[in-house]
Amino acid sequence: MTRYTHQIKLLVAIDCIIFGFNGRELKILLVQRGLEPEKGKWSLVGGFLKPDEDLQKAASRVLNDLTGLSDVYMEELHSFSNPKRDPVERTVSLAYFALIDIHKYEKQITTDHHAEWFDLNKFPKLIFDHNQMIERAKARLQYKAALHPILFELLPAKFTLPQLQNLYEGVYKNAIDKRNFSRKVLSTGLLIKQNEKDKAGSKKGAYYYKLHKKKYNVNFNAVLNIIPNPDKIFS
Amino acid sequence: MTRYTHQIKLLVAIDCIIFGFNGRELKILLVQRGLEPEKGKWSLVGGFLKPDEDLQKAASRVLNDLTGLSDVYMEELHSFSNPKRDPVERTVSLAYFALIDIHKYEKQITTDHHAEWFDLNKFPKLIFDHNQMIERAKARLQYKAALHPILFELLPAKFTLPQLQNLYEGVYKNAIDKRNFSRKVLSTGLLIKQNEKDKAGSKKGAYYYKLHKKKYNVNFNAVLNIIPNPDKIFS
DNA sequence: AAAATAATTGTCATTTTTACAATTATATTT
DNA sequence: AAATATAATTGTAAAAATGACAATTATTTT
Repeated sequence: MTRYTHQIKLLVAIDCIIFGFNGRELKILLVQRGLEPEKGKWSLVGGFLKPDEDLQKAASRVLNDLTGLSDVYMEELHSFSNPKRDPVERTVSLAYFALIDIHKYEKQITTDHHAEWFDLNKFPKLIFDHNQMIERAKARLQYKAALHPILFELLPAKFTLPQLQNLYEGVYKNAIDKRNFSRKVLSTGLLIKQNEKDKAGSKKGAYYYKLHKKKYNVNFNAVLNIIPNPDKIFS
Repeated sequence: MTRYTHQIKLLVAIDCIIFGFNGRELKILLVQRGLEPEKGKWSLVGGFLKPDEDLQKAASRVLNDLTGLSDVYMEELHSFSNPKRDPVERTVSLAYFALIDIHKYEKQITTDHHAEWFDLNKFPKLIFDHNQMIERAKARLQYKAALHPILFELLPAKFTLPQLQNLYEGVYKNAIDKRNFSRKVLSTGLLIKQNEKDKAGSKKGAYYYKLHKKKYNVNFNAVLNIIPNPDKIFS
């Protein structure tokens, strides 16, 4: 039988950068590592590729094991393959980038799996090259969200315009004009205004909106332009 | 010493989708496979990850071995990890996406390495999942080129506006209005008009342009908008 | 000198973007 | 009950970008 000789074999892992949004701040989900080395230190959620799955499946499995969620927005981010990135054994890791509605299990995970939501602007030093992974994920999030309506993946079924704007402002860390923002967002036709108001955040209350699911799915890859002067973000 | 037990080890490979442009058509560079199985069949340029290199280096090495070129535009495209993608042994492959100036070695490679440039619209069936890789690379090229000025990587130092437009029309397979195209491209400030003309393509001759290297490097990630109605491309 | 060929250039209507502030709805306080 | 405080909602005008459209120019060939 044919074999590829004289080639190294190594471990292939996946690590998930999981973003959430609580209505105010952007969060990332981290876990306390359960195995040596670095046991007990904070890290991304990860695991090894199994014999009968591809990487996409492995990433879904890892995320599902932790959160119980399936059908989560997830995309391949980048490979991390420095020969010394894992001191134990040579491992190539594929980083995946996930966006979830934080409300769907804010509670359980914390206790069950030594998992915790951290503020994206203040989280602990992580093992290996996981901090680099997060940096790259943040850059991808900024890039992608400037062009495509992916941030809705972070929101619950009903959300208000001020919440949505908070989210965008959190991602880009700069203020956006309310009038221009609502005009642009509404002009996409992706939002359906509800009659109900969210009275939690203000006296007047803000109207809830829902996503127009059909249009959303169709226009998922469309190039929007919600952020003013997107050039300045990337240059 | 700590080890990750009960995890599978496997081969990690890289495959390069190499694009070129001859002034008229888009091309991809393919090689005749040198090892069993499928020896003699056409495939992408590829190789295995070595002990002391990361994937980026491996991709550069593979490309350099074939073409002699370094400093080539190359980016990670996507992983391909179906458990049965390579019938010999389980192999995860990272596909890389490269853009080169075809003139830099149009001749040598063909003879030296059983390599050949194929028209992007007409090339042979490839081994394994390499056709899928090319499909994804084409999609990435269309996406990226609609937003960023990467197509200049395919052109020689001096090029004409009609050549540039041919390139864009080749990538998107549709005609672009000459007046609007030149206005948009020139408004980027990335092109420097030369006094010399290319008289090969027409009686009148077309002025050569060069890239404004500094602006190009600075604006490399800027979001341009050269293609009319970019939405229609992705939706 | 005329014809053929491809490159180059311009205008106008429409749409999009940006900058900027007043008004409205409601709860709380006086 | 009236005034106040707070945040949500709404509008307008100038500037820039886009898209649709055709005439002119430079050169070689006939």
